[in-house]
Amino acid sequence: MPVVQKTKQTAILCAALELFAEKGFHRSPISELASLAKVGVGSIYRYFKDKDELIHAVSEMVEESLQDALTDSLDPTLQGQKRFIRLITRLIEYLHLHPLEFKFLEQYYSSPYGIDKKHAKLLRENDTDQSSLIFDFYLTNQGGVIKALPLSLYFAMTFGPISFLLRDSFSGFVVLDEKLIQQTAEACWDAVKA
Amino acid sequence: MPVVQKTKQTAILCAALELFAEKGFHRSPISELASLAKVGVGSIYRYFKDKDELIHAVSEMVEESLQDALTDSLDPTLQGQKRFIRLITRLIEYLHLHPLEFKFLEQYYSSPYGIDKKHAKLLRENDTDQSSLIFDFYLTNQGGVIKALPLSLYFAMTFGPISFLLRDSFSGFVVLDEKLIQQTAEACWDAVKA
DNA sequence: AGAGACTGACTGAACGTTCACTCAGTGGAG
DNA sequence: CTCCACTGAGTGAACGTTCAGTCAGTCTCT
Repeated sequence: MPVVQKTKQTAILCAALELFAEKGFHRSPISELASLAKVGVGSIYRYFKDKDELIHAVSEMVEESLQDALTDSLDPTLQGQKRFIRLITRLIEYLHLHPLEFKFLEQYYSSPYGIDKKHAKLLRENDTDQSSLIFDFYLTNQGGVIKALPLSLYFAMTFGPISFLLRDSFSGFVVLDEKLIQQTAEACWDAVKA
Repeated sequence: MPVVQKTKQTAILCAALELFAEKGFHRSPISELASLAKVGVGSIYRYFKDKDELIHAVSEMVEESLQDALTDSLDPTLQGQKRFIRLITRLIEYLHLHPLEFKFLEQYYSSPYGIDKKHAKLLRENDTDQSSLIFDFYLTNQGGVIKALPLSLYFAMTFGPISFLLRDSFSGFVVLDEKLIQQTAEACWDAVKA
């Protein structure tokens, strides 16, 4: 019954995303998760070894959607500043439209789960093709349009502000309209441009 | 016996900072905290109503130290770009030298504890004098040396990158040396300068 | 000064709650 | 009937919090 299985597994993943994003990992009891997914508690353990594995599975689902959304909305011929601004803008817009995904990722990457995953990723860095468009932009630096900085600093100057701004937006401290998104993308560009 | 009391309360606060920073709030049992502070479990509840109050108390202690350190190390006559770069540099250096404080604050401000506190702070904003030097710099913008941006974006462009970079540093993804600190401060400046 | 009464900071075993996880049982498909 | 996906009451561990009891130190009375 691959169809039914798929449906149930997906239901669990979606319920997990919702609960984790809203309540945090440790305030999301499996029992509550089960009833939200309309599934018995035991079924969760049919599809996922334990809660940790479920958390990692949610992160993979979320990252895939995000990467797809970015790829779909990007004109591949854009280069330089325009490409950068477009990437950042789309990233903010996507996360702003998907609060659950943002809150989940925030939590994931500031927890041991995400840190372990990042470690594992770095070890594979040489072998695998990189699927992140922003990562690519920084690595290639076509035409030397950006300063020569350590990769970590590029990431810090991009994801750092975005993360802070979205957190403020979802906490109700700021209204994230089109203008503010534009200002943010431009400030990020100013921070790294040559 | 105010002296003895003070010592015990401080011991609890320091042990709490250490445990919370290293294990997170919900993996720091009161029992472990008590033995680290060399104190009976019950004594913790003599000084703090519950675990939540203890967490807030730690945050106040940490923020006070940080603010003091920044104030002490700043030449008050410095203005404009130099003042900004110095502030950012000192902030990074302080947090880099104080991993426990950084990890605690990170966790605190991405949890309901810190968000509630921020809300409360915003409501008081008009009344109180602001004690944060960076806050002051942005608010006054003396001589129009920085772009006109919403306050939230200034903060995002400052604390966002710093937070990301320090996280990478403590996770072992990057070596935070003097040069990298300088590059970070300059990138932050480029992001907000007029 | 000395004895006895008193105080309250301090302790940790015990309690109730919450949680991740298990497994005996159920029901539907073949 | 057999098989197996599925269920949820049950289990034990871990946690925050409580409170009856201890005892060093202080005060009062003789």
